[in-house]
Amino acid sequence: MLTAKFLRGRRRHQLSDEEKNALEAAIERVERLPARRTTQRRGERVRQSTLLLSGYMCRYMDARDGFRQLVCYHVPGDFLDLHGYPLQRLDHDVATITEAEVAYVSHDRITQLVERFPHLGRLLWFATLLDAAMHREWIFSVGRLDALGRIAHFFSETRERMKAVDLLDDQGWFDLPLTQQDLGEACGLTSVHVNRTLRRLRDNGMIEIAGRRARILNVDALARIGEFIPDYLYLEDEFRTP
Amino acid sequence: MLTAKFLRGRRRHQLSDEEKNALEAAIERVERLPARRTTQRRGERVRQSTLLLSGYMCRYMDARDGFRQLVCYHVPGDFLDLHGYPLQRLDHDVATITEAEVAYVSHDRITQLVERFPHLGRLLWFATLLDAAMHREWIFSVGRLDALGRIAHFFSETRERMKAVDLLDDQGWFDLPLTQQDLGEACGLTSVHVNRTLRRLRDNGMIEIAGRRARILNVDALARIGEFIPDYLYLEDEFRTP
DNA sequence: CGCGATATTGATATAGATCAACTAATGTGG
DNA sequence: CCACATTAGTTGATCTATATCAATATCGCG
Repeated sequence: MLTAKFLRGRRRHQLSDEEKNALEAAIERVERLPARRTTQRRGERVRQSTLLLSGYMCRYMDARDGFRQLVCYHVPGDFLDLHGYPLQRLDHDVATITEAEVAYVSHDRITQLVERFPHLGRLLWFATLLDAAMHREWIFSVGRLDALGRIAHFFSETRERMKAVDLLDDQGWFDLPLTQQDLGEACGLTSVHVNRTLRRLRDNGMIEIAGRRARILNVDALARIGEFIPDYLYLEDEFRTP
Repeated sequence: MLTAKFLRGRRRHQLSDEEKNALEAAIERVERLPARRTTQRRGERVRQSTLLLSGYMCRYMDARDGFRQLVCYHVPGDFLDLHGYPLQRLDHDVATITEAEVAYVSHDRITQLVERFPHLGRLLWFATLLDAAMHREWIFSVGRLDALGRIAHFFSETRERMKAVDLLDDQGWFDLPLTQQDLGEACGLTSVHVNRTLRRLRDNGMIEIAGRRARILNVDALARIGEFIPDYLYLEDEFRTP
């Protein structure tokens, strides 16, 4: 099931098998994208939505001075431009970070799905609002936390999101193929400062980084530093009746 | 029509009169709220959504150190917790800034509306994604712009949003009942620095502030300082056929 | 009129940026 | 598989925007 990761952590229990199959069947094609490639530009008309199957992607906005700010990054299972369905065009660019595998669903198909299964429509709506909730949390992080807090928040959130799509191994390791530059663009910091901040977190035994993987050694302490309260990911709702 | 301001700037042309009337009829009651009152707490179950009719409201998150970060502020016409409909609970607090007049629509009614008029459902979905688009723009603003840019961005956006709901007078004045403290909480700055930054903008002839009103004297120059590109408000779509 | 909230201004401190090397890793073509 | 090129990471020195602290001025309201 290409949509399995998407449905994890997104109230899948609320869907009937018929709805799940209809969603899966809406996928039109799968494609492999190279790393570091901008796939959509701000302002472009969007006629299909992209489900990320493997790899990391991001959405960003350019500043006049040549720097850019990530507004969201995406892990497998994210429907990264589903908001383009109601919005019809995007207000930001979309790019791969690593090589990525994606699946496309045309907007026409989504319209059919939503009209036939209003309930599934509400789940898709919910999925786009998860992104909005993450945006809010980022505003908080970038607006109110210092460098240590922002990076701690980033790691806490990423671990939680990877766990939700079953991409944590039994030692707690997860892929983190971002450069320190990328991290800086996400957190509103320079790569130099990211470097120093990461070292502090490593020296304090908070995190471990090796190759392009990372793990958090003290989940609670890191969450405290990053003021990370995971309710905004709406994960526990998985276990609640509708 | 209580929903008139809401529909302005939200692709109202895509709605039939029947749909507009159904939306208007869904409003259950109107209430007046005092200034500076928190109306909803993070984590609370939401069973109705709030349409702001007059006044300013905001959504915010508290940091451990006692400071708070606004994640969004709302002008009349905003459906400020419509995202609570798919999400079922909120991940932030909601408060009035000024005295405010609000109208409520229960979630049950929204479900009825959406199932009867899928098209109206898509418009409501669109409305929640406008907030997400504003969130992204704020991440950009707070993450990449300096104090002058952030305040300039804030004023540019506010003017544009007030204009969209017809709350600019013919001299360009609009209500701006925020304290410098509020502005700081929105932009991730201290009130002291907001004060100095506002003075720079005033001294440069960019903005004028009097009483609890403001106007922008040089719209283009201010937009340049704030790197404000209004496409993310999706206003011009008003004039486009669906 | 007087009091609390808000705005203003100045002096000083500091987190993070900037600039500038240098080192380590990763990748690539022969 | 090595040699070299490129990219990413590391470290130090200095600079600057903004925070912090503190005092005063002004506004709006009962």
